[in-house]
Amino acid sequence: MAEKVTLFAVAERAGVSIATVSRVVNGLTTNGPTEEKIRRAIDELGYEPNSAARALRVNASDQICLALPDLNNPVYQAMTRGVQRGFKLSKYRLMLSPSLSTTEEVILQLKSLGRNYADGVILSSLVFDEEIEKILSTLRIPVVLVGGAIDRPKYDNIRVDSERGVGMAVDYFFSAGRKKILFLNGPWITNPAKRRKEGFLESMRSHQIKNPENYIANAKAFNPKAAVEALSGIKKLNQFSAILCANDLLAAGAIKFLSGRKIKVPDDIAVIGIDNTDLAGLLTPTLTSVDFKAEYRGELAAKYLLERLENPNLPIKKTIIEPELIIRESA
Amino acid sequence: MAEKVTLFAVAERAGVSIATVSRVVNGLTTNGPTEEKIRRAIDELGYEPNSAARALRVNASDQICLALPDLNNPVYQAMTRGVQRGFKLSKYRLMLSPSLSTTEEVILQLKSLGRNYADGVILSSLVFDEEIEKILSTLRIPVVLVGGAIDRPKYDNIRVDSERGVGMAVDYFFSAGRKKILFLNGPWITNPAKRRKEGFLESMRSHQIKNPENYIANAKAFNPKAAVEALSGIKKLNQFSAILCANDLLAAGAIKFLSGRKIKVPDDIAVIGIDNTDLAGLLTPTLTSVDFKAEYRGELAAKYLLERLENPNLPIKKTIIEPELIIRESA
DNA sequence: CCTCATCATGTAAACGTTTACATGAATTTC
DNA sequence: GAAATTCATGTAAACGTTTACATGATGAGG
Repeated sequence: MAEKVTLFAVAERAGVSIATVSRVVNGLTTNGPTEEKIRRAIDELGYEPNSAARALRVNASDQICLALPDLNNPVYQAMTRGVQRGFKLSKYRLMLSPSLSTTEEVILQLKSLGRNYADGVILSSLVFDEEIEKILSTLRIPVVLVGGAIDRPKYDNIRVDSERGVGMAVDYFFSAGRKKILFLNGPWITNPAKRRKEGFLESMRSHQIKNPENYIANAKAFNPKAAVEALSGIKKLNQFSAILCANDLLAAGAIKFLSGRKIKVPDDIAVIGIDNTDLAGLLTPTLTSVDFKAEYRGELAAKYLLERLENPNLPIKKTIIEPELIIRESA
Repeated sequence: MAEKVTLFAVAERAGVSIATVSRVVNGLTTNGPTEEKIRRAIDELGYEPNSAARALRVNASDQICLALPDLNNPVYQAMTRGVQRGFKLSKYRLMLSPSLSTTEEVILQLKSLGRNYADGVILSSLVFDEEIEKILSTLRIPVVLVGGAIDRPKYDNIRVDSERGVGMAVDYFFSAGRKKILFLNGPWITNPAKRRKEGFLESMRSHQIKNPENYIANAKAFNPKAAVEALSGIKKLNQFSAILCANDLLAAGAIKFLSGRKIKVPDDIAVIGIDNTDLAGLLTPTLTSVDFKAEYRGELAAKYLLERLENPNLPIKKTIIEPELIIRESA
């Protein structure tokens, strides 16, 4: 382990003051003949500025925090990639919060942001209540919300038109003459689940279906196994001609389950997923899915945050992503 | 935005010195009656310690850096989850480096670690040369290597017995009477590709196959599309009775490609993947795959790093993960 | 040639903690 | 009951930067 080299060491070696070195490092001074000396000293000593000292002095960490529910879900993996890409060329480092499923976890995470180790945060939470809202308002760093359920007028915001997306899928089923649609939803507490459910009910009603709430099943989690479990519990599965799944993982589970029961997809039952993750093209049959453009949302969130960090007085930006139905074999 | 609250504010409010407050915050003092006062002041003011100041003073950032090649690859997603889990209960925050594919990117990332924004690093690199080795040796923070190609005696190290894993797959094919095996490898520059190739050659030779190097195809990337491209270029595909893929994504592409050509998997051609990612159970047919336990490796890497941070003088730990062949339908 | 502006550089304070050391009160010990 | 010990608290320095201000050199303008 080499001993640590600070501005002092460089200054001494170059025969100047630390202030001058600092200015050269930050490009605040035009090149006197000194600059050359200093640069050489920096190279020879292998000087690297100390982030903590800088952070303390200028009150900026050059880090941003990405707070997500769950890295098991490919949709958040995609979002993470987008965010990563969005920050790639910036000076900011990316912190990954641990998975935040419950309100308590979100709160804890947000509170810890008060320690100013991050200059901004991108928050995508499954839950969103007054308590979280309250903590958000005490944060002294910019926040970009992605997929916040309710309209939050105070924060840059990237939402998805869940209702519309679900509606597109339902419409597509109907246009193919499939009217007996089962909606396989995720855990009902989460915001996406609520929104998607609303979308489903509304859309079904618009097609003159009575009591659409009878055609909803809830999986215990957003994963294939939970889908299989949920579907196993349904008595008269063959009354349905289509299944809309709240997520591609559920759809993957559904397809597995159906083919295990010798039910043909899409001939007997068509299946549509949501999120259009990488998975969709790899399943058999390939999965028709509603694309909510997670990666793009991540990238856009990064862009919004960068812009706000650049200029905190910008007007609040809100974007609603238009979903797109990507048609493949399963429906 | 609330004004910032420091130790001074708390101290003033509680009528004590900042040193006392600091000690209470860090639990260095048994509860006098003062503690109560201080805790109340902290609560009322909503004090949170400033990470940068602390980091500067104690020369520790409470952050660790995870440096990975590519978040598109499910194997690194799994590893990330493992690392996340491993650090969940610790005080450390997790930084995610941008994707590091080339040597230059790795070097740049490692250099930037000299700014001590991280107390340790978990590095999993596709490439590993002297230059990287040199920079590693100048780092003043502990490093855990996961999947470093060559033995690096100086660093905690979690490797996988690639050769053995590939051998298991080959053996399994042979035991099923499939001797005409194609190895669909990834980009040849990367370390995993080299190791897996070696394993394939060696294993094939042990089964008395001459010139096994003739049975290797290289995909341009570790993804399904590249697999399809590579397989399209092979003239007499039906001479083979089995395909071993260097990665589950390649296997997914292979299965798609084969079923597109009406070649039955596994009846006509059996397929085995590597990594046993979440994907494996969702494909049709489900994918037999060599499990290299990526998530576990991530978790173990976190554990090793934590232990070393705790006690820097520990002897170097090396672990070689035993692969396991998870048999499903595709072979 | 004097004045004034310009500019690179140096001086020193500040950012918010932690911690070695000093102090004095409370408690123990003989 | 005096001496010794323990322990909570306070004082102040230090961590490595950035930056407002002062200083002195240089060049321009009259």
